[in-house]
Amino acid sequence: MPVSVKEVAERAGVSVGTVSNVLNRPESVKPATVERVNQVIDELGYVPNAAARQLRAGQSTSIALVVLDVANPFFTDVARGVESRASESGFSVLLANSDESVERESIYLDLFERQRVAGVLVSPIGDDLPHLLRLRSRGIPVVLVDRVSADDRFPSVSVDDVAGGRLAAQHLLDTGRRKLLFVGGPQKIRQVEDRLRGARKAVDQVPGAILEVVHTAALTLAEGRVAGEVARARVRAGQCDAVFAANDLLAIGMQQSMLGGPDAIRIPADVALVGYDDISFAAAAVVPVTSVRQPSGLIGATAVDLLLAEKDLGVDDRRQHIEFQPELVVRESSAARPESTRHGTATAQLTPDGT
Amino acid sequence: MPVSVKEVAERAGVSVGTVSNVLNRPESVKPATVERVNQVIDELGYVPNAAARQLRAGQSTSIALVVLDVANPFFTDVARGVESRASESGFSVLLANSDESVERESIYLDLFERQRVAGVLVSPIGDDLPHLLRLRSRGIPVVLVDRVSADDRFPSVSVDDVAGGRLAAQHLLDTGRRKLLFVGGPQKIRQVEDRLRGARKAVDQVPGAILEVVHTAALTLAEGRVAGEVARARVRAGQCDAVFAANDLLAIGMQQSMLGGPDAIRIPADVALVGYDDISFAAAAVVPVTSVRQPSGLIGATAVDLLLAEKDLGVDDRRQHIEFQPELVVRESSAARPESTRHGTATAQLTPDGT
DNA sequence: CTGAAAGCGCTAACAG
DNA sequence: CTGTTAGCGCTTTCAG
Repeated sequence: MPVSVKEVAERAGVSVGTVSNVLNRPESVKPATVERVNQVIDELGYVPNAAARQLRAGQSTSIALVVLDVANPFFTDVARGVESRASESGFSVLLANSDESVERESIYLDLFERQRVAGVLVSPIGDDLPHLLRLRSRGIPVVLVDRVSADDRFPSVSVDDVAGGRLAAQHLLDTGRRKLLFVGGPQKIRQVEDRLRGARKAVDQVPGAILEVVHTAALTLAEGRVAGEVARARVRAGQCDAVFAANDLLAIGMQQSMLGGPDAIRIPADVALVGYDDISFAAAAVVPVTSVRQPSGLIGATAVDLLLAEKDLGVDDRRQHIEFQPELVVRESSAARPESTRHGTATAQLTPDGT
Repeated sequence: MPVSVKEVAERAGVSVGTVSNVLNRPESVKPATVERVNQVIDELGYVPNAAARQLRAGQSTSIALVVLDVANPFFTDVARGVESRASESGFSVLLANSDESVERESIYLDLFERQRVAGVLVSPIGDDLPHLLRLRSRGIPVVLVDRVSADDRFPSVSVDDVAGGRLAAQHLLDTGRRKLLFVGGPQKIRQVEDRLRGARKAVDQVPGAILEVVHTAALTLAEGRVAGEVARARVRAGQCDAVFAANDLLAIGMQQSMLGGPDAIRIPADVALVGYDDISFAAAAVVPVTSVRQPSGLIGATAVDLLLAEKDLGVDDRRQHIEFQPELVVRESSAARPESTRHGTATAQLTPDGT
C-alpha cells in the first residue's frame, strides 16, 4: 500500500538515486527528468518516510519542548515563540507536558532521546543533570528555558526571577503593606524558590516588615483556590495585608476564593495581590491583577536561537546564558488602600513593631 | 559515539538478535543472559533508536493531536485527556497547533504523514477531506475532534454545538433579553457556525426577539476586546441587551473592554453575557461568565478510544460518531436585570413587537 | 547527469 | 534458548 522511492523510480524509468536527487538536490538533475519524476510522485501519492530518512541522517528534524504545564498560558506563549522561530529554520516542534512531575519529565526526555530529536528545550523541574548530560553526550543539544542551570553546564534563557520577586515585594512595601504572604510551590521548582528569595531580600530591608510562606502543591488555579482559604484566615486574623503569588494562575485562583463566600475579603482594601507572568487573564480578572511580566514569546524564540547556535558551533563552545529582566505591571489588585479603609488595620499593622 | 545493538551484543558476547530479544521479549531469554545484557546496556548507556525501530515496524508509537489553538484552555484540557488515555496504551502524544490557519494545519498533517504516526486526532478548520482521506489510505487512522465530518467518513467525537448555541440563547431569552448579539468567527470554523445556528433556532421561536451577528477574525481574547467595542456601541444605542460569544476567550475579552473606559457598560445590568467552553477562567472573570460547558477531558480520552478501535477493527468498519451534550453553567454575567434597571429599557424592548 | 550498491539500527523469521 | 540473516526506505558515494 505505501509507495516507496523504488516504485516511483520504476514507474518513472529512473533509478532510486535519481528520485532521491529530485527530492533533495533537484538542481543537479536534468529538468526533464525532474518533471517526469515529480509527475509520478503525484500520481502515486508518494510521501517520503521520515523514519527512513532520519535513520540515514542520524537525526530528526524536530526539536522538543518540554514545559512544566501546558495549561499555563505563560508556557503556551513560550511555545508559540519557539514554534515560530523553529519553523523559520525548518524545524517542527514537539510539545510535551511534564506537568511538574519529575517522572513524566524523565519519560519524555527518554522518548526524545530515542527519537534522536535535533535538540531539546526544557523547563526542568529539578536538576536532572545526569539525564540532560546524557542527551548531550549523544549529540542532542539541550537548552534550559526559563531557568539557569545550577552549574553552568547548559546554555539557558531565563528571566531574573530573584529580581522579579524583589520587584513584586518592593511594590507591596512601597504601597504601605508590611505583612506579606508568599504563596507558591512545590519548592523544587527553581522559579518558585528564586521569586521567594527576591521577595525576602526586599522585605529584609524594611524594618517591621514580615514575610510568611504558604506552600502549594502546584502552580495552578485549583491550588490557588485552596491557598485562598488559607490567606483568608490570615487576613481576617490581621496577620496579612499583602499576597505575592508565585504565578498568575495561583493569584487568580486565590482571588476567586477570597472574594467569594459570606466572609469575603476585599482586594485591594483588605489585602493586596500580586501575581507573576502577566498572562492575558491577569488583566481580565475580577480585580485586575498586578503582575510581573516576562517576555514569554521572546524567551521561546531566543531558546531556539541558542539551540541552533549550539548545533553549529559544537557542544564545547562557550555556553551562553541569556537573562531577561522582568517588568512590573501595576493594576488594581495592589492599589494603595484608601485612607479610611487603611486606618482600620493600621494599628494592628504597627503593633509588632512596638509602635 | 552513539552505541547500537551491535556494540552491546559484542560486549556482552551475544548476538544482536539476542539483544533485541532482551529488549522486546525478555521472557524468551535465559535470565542470566538477560541480566548480563542489561548490565552492558547500562554500562554503555545504550538507548534504542526509535527511527530504526519504526522503519521496521512501519509505524511509530506516537499519535498526533492537531488543535485550533493551544492558547485556548479548552484545547489544553482536551490535550490532557488525550495524553492520559494515550499513555495508558503506550502511545505518546505529539501536540501541534494549527492556530486556525488552514495552511498550518496542512503543514502539520503532511509532517505527520511523513512521520507515519500511529494516528491523527484533528480538530479541523475547514474540510480538508482530500488530505485526511490520504492519511487514511496510507493506513493512518484519523479521528475528528470536537467536530463531525460533513460527510460521515471519519469517526468523530464532538459536542452538540447546535444544542449548545440554543441553550445559551434560550437562557438569555428566558431571562428577558430580546436583542441578542452573536459574536464569533471566522465563519469557516464549524463550531462557530453551529453555535450560531442553534442560537438562531431559539431566537426564531420568540416573537420580537432579534439576533445580530458580529464576525471576529479569531476566537481569542484580543479579538474579544475588539468586539467589545462594537458591542459597547450597540448596547449604548439600545440595540443590544445580550451577547452570546462563540467561546469564553471572546467573552472574557469583550467583558474586559466593555467594563473599561469612561463609558463603561454594566454586566449584567446593561447587557447579559454568555460564553462557551466553561474554561476555568470563566468563573474567575471580573463578572463571572455564564458559559456552555463541554466535557473537554472526556472528549480527548474518547477520541483516543475511537482511534484505537479503528486501528484494531480496520478502516472499513462502521464509523462511530460520539456526541456529548453540552451543559449550561449560569453565573452572574447573565443574571436577570434588577427591575429598576430593567425598566428603563423595557419599553424599547417591547416596541418592535408592537406591544 | 544517472545508475548501482552499501549501509543507517533494528526486528523477525528461521535455523540450529 | 541463541545466532544468522534479510530487509524496512532512504541517502550517498562512486562509477559510468
